[in-house]
Amino acid sequence: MRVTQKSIADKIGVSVSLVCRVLSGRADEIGVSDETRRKVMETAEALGYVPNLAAQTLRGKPSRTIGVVVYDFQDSFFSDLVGHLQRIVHSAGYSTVIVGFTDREIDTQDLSPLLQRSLDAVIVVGSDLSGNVFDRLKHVPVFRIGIGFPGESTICYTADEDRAALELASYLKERQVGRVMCVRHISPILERRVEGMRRAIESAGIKVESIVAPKGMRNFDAGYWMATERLNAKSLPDAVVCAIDLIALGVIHGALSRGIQIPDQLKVTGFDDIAVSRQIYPSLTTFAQPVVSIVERIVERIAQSNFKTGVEHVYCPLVRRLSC
Amino acid sequence: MRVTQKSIADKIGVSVSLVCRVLSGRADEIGVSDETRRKVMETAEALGYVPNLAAQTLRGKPSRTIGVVVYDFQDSFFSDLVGHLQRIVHSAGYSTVIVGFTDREIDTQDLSPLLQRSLDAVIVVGSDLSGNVFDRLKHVPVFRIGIGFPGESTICYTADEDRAALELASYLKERQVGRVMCVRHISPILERRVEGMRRAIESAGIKVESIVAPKGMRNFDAGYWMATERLNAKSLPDAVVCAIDLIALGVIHGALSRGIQIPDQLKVTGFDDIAVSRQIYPSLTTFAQPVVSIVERIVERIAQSNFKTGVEHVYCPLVRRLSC
DNA sequence: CGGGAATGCTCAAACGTTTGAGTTTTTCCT
DNA sequence: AGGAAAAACTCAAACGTTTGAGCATTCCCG
Repeated sequence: MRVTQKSIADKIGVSVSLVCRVLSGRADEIGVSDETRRKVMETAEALGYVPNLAAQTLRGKPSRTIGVVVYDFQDSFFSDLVGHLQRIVHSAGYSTVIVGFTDREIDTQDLSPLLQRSLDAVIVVGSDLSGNVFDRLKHVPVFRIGIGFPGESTICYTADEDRAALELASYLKERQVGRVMCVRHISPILERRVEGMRRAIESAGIKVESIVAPKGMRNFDAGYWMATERLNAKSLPDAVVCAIDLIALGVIHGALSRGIQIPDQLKVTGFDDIAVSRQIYPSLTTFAQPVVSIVERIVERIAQSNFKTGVEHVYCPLVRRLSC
Repeated sequence: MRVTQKSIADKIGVSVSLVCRVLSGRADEIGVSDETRRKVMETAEALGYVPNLAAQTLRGKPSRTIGVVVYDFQDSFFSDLVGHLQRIVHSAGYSTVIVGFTDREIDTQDLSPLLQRSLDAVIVVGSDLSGNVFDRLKHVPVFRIGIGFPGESTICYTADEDRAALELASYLKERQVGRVMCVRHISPILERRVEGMRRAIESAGIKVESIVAPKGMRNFDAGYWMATERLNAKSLPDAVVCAIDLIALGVIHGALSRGIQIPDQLKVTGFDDIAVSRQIYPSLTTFAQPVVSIVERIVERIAQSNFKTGVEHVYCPLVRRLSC
């Protein structure tokens, strides 16, 4: 049999309410003798009492549970992020219920694990989500990591891409890069990021060429495809600029496998700074999304019930490594 | 206000019990007119009714929730695995509550997110866990991915390391490898795996040398440290054999950064086949843990409530890539 | 047309915790 | 010693869903 407050109450001959007040620390508000309090505590410990979350949340207590919606779990950026999120959330005394999906049928996604629970908040990671998802989550505060669409009433943390683009442009200039290539049409969000980079780099007087990736190609494969199929060995660009690290990894792999030297013959940059980026050789120059501090800030705000909506742009510092 | 069965019942003027029976599909067991059934369904849809999981599980319904304990979320093997697990579990109609930790204070770990819920099962991933954890989880069936300790009453899926070791030995022989190095004392489980490999390789007549990694060094770093600090450029071994891919990635990075050619001057092998292993260049030869099929089998067994304890050894095929 | 079965529905308790309101016991002051 | 206040404790309802038991109403058959 499960140990409940009733087990404890019966054992020491008091009422359940008293046990509850002692265990939930509300013993000061109403008089409880030290003697009783001690007995309750000891018996709870002895019997191995664990509160029943279902009963608590049914009664209206916050569940200390955070829902997480992840766009693509296969992508290292997201799995890294969820790992951090997991850790931070847990050490703040919350637990998570995660819903992840890999395909693009987002509006029809089954969010029931989230909807059926009483959640303190939901964190949505990855941005190719239409408003439909947010409509279905409107009974709970939604935090978003990635790009938010105007008009959404979410709390959004997004990379300061404009600033990163400027920094990238001046860095390439400094490295005396004259011709750059990039991959387009991976996804609407990345398209936007690439477009920003393109503009900044062009403004710095560097020539930019775009390659359009075949529809439906996954990130790493798109980079690999570009490096192997679309890079002319005789007239290589000076650098390939990628919207995310995973594409850059594909480019690097493809280039190396063709015997192209990195960074001597070809420089490569990414965005995100996933764990692998510093593990590969040559390690990847990229912009570090400060996921840890973003998640920490979100959890802090959840703890304070500070749900003021709005978009916050976060600075992603350039991490200079070997690939550029 | 939240939409409950009562909202629906009130709206169409019937009792809550009737609404419940219709919504939970138990309408056939007891008479419900088609007319009423239709009205209930329609109103539920119209009001956007979502069942309250807390109330259901309080009443004793299975929660369709699986607890997950992960040893180290930073490790790509685990985060890859959790990604797959997430996907498979979700598509089988379950959701997950994950507890992850990064340090080794395992016995004192806070498992309350798991204990406070009614779970259908718990999956424990990563194996440096003492019996204490399993004692605390004894009210629920526990599946384990990794090495189980004798005497545990868990259901354990573990890599068939003996077979892999033999396959590795004969592969190295075939590649005419004469001298091998490996890293030891990363963790008890990996120690065991390395020891198995060592024996098999020696039995095949190949010389094996072990390097003991400094205490507390993380996987990638241990590999990197070995390649940079402990590999004598003048008398390189023919191959470095690693207990997991992450160490191998460190070795490769370290070796390449010293100008050592892979696989020409030094061959490297791993174990696990994490996603990165095929993304790096040169891609890593390794043994593929069939995580997807393991997780599928576990979820299937949970769905069938088949909780027969025991250990199952799973075959990990050798994936031949460029690093060896 | 009377009696039993089948049909369609309602009642009420239960799950474990929380909490406002109520009751009993002790304490303290005059 | 009397009485009010303070302290210690109990009652009972509520959260939303489920379910065994029970109550009407209709139907069928001899």
